[in-house]
Amino acid sequence: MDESADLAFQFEPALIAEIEEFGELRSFKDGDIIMDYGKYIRMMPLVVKGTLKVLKKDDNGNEILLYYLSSSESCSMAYSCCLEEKKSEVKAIAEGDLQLIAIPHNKLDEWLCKYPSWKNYIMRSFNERFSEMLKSIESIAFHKLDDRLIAYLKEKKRLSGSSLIKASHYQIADELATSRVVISRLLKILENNGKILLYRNEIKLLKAFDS
Amino acid sequence: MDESADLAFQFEPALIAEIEEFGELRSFKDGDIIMDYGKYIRMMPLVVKGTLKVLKKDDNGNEILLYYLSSSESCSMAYSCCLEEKKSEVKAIAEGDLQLIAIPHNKLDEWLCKYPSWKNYIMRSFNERFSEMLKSIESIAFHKLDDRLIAYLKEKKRLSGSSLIKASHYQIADELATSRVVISRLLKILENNGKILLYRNEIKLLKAFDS
DNA sequence: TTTCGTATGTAACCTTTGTTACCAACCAGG
DNA sequence: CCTGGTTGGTAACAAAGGTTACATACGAAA
Repeated sequence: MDESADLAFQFEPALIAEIEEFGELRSFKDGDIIMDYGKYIRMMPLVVKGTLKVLKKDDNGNEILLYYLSSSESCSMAYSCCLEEKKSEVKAIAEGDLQLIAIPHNKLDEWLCKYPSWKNYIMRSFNERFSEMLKSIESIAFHKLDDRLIAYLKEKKRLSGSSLIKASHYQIADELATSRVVISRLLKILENNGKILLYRNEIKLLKAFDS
Repeated sequence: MDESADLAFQFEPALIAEIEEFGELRSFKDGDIIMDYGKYIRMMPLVVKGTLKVLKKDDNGNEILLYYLSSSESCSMAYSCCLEEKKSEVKAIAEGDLQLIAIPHNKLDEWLCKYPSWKNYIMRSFNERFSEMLKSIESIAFHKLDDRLIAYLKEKKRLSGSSLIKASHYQIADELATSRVVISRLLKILENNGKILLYRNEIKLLKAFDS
């Protein structure tokens, strides 16, 4: 399992051996669902390659983006769900090609006391997820949609490493929990201000975008 | 330390003995600040009596209510902060009289492996906090202010056990991250609909309120 | 009782966002 | 090349919420 090489620097050798023994490497394609609302979670995903998108839905079916998980990150919400045998409150979808190691839930608990590096990793993970959630709340509560849209595009750029964002106005509207017309309107303003260029299913971020 | 009696049913005896030995019982009055932005956290609060209010502030000084902690709950954000020696991203304020047990951070870690009941408590705590945050996001992202106001008043009633809410329109506006005028407007509508009665610094929830 | 600070009521207006409707552009499959 | 489904552009309007301004009411302290 060469893919775990990235993790080598933060885990002790014995733990890596256990991860290789008990972890299951799985591959997903764009749009594949890794976790879903109301489903029990029996393993914790540890992202090896690609990006995982975590969403929250309300009673009326509206969905909103919570955060992304990328390489060597993991979903601590899954973790605590596993230990408590609870149903998921969120949905996780592969964004592009994705590889992850699925850690069975009985090992999670065992390793916590056995390997300090695992415990630290889990705690750091909890902390990062709390931070992401707080950022999300801050964004929704205090920032206007145009700012949130810009932040969204920047995040997409960071994750993909490309300033050509592949997404329809529809998808963006969904993830920001608004309507397509509103997103089209705001994008058009950004284009008129020379920050971006609009194509079908693609948005090109120009140099002026970052300022 | 009689106040820890409530905790007896979920912790094993040896752990309770340790909590009594190393935990420090502290009392606070309304408005006292238990955690603050950017401050290091060296102990984890375990609420014994009263209610603790957890807030998040953005760069421009706007604050918004995240959730309340009440009896036998604890702030898992403080927990992971402790272990990682990080600064707080939130503020915690006493709402009315408050008693808590401060657990020193070195014990947190030690007990995690020593006492299964402690580990379970901590994990349950993480889970509950994630749920609260998700509820908060759902509320802000999908619900209009009038619904959020009603939910806010209900929560206040639940926590205080009284249908007479003591708060100024100002405070409510702060916690919902809006302006006083807007809250006054919405409250007046609720009063006109026979759901509540308005007094200075007080709001009486009528029977019709719950429907 | 007077006075002052705080709390509330209300109107008028503005901005942001949501909604509906319709059209045009694009693209894949026949 | 036609055709139907998806995507994006735009206008017109509605609704929610934010802002400003000012009046009034209350209650504690002098």
